[in-house]
Amino acid sequence: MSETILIIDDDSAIRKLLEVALTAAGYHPLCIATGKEGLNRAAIEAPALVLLDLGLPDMDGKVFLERFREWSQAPLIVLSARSGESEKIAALEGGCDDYLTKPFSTGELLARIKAALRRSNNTVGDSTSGLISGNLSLDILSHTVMLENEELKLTPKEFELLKMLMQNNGKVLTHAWLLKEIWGIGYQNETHYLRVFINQLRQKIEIDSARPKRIVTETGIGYRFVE
Amino acid sequence: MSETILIIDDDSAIRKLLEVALTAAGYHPLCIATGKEGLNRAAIEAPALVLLDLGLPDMDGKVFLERFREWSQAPLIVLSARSGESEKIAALEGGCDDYLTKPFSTGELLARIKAALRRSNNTVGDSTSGLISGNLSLDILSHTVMLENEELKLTPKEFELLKMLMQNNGKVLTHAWLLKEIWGIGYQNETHYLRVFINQLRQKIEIDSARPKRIVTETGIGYRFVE
DNA sequence: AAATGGTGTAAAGAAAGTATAAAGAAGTAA
DNA sequence: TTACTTCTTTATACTTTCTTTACACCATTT
Repeated sequence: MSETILIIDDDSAIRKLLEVALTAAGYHPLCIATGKEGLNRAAIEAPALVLLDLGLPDMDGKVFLERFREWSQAPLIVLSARSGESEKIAALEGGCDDYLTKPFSTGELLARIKAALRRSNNTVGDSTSGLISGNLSLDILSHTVMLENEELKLTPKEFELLKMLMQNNGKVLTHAWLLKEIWGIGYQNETHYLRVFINQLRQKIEIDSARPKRIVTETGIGYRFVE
Repeated sequence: MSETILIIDDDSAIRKLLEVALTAAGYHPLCIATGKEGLNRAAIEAPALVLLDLGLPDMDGKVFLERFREWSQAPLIVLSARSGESEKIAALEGGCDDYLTKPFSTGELLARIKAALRRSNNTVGDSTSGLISGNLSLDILSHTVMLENEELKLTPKEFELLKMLMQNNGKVLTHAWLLKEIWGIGYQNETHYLRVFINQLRQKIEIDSARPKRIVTETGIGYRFVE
């Protein structure tokens, strides 16, 4: 079960180097030269880990990270020629898991990959962009929801809400948490927002919205998605 | 809920520096000078993250890591004066999550701590979310209680009460303590609340609620959960 | 045997929380 | 502008949960 590692770097020499090293270490490398293509392949291949060069020609590394983290929790290690503290901090805060400056030692990189994978193998998050539950499926990248092969039309907030619920399948999400995640800080007490949006969602995805099977309410706590 | 960070370093200047920086960043640092004491405190305090100096006088950092990883999955960042590749690789393979060479930038360290904590907050590792007793199980995350594979419907207060009892399996919990934990300060004397909720719980989880086997009453003291 | 103190049980009333529809406000695109 | 979508606000009916009350029970004491 060799793990796929996605390499995104515009320098073909480094791509080759990494490909050889990773193959030798027993991984399954996948080399891509551009950020756009990288995002696409990441969504399709669901790699176990991503190596990202920050200096991409077609897309700012920051933007890549942001887009990638919208739906994937896979570990991501940044490789960069820039060794400045502020770049490192920005990347780490932006959602990467480690930061190596070029030139780096292949041995150290492999050790860091191993450490990152070791940790991520205990994580819960899904690494694919699609969430499926019975005849209902949600795809984060294409921003679509299908019910019985019919595409549902959800508003942005409805989509976010359903995404959160499905990503945390089975877990109760508290009112305050959902409000903070979707509406932002300061909305934690506006539980009536949730009520109307949950209701709208139910009208769209439940067979009988008065007797919901998928989005169940935990009175006094929050809501929970069940398969 | 500021997170505890255990700092193990024999250099008091670095301890002080880290303590100040981490406090300023909103964490709760705990400084220790020796490996032996560090292992003890780690077991007692269950820190969210550990910062470990590899050059401890009383214990090899490698040994510390090994012992620590026997029972804890908390992220651990190594701080070391040695920048050699082999040391880094050995530490990363040995179970640490990150490796910084001294002198390090405080900003980068904080960013790496944040990244490590972010990831560890999604892990399943030592999740204490499930409590099981015979054919009765309670899951804190999903806020559900199962009896013989049937999901029970508990109200928030009932759930909290059962959770407290199961978390303190075998121990007697006094009326006042339970009331304070669940209803809050000022309710310590409302023992009649407990009577009705204990009764409701028994109706739901006991075979014969008049002859309870699981929630036993300790007259004049409180209640106790037994397997 | 009656009284006492702690407990169990049922059920009513009060309070809190939830579902739902629908109207107003705000933003967007033709 | 108008038309359109989405978000916010409001109002009301409804459901669940919490609180309160009343009384039965049991063991011990008087």
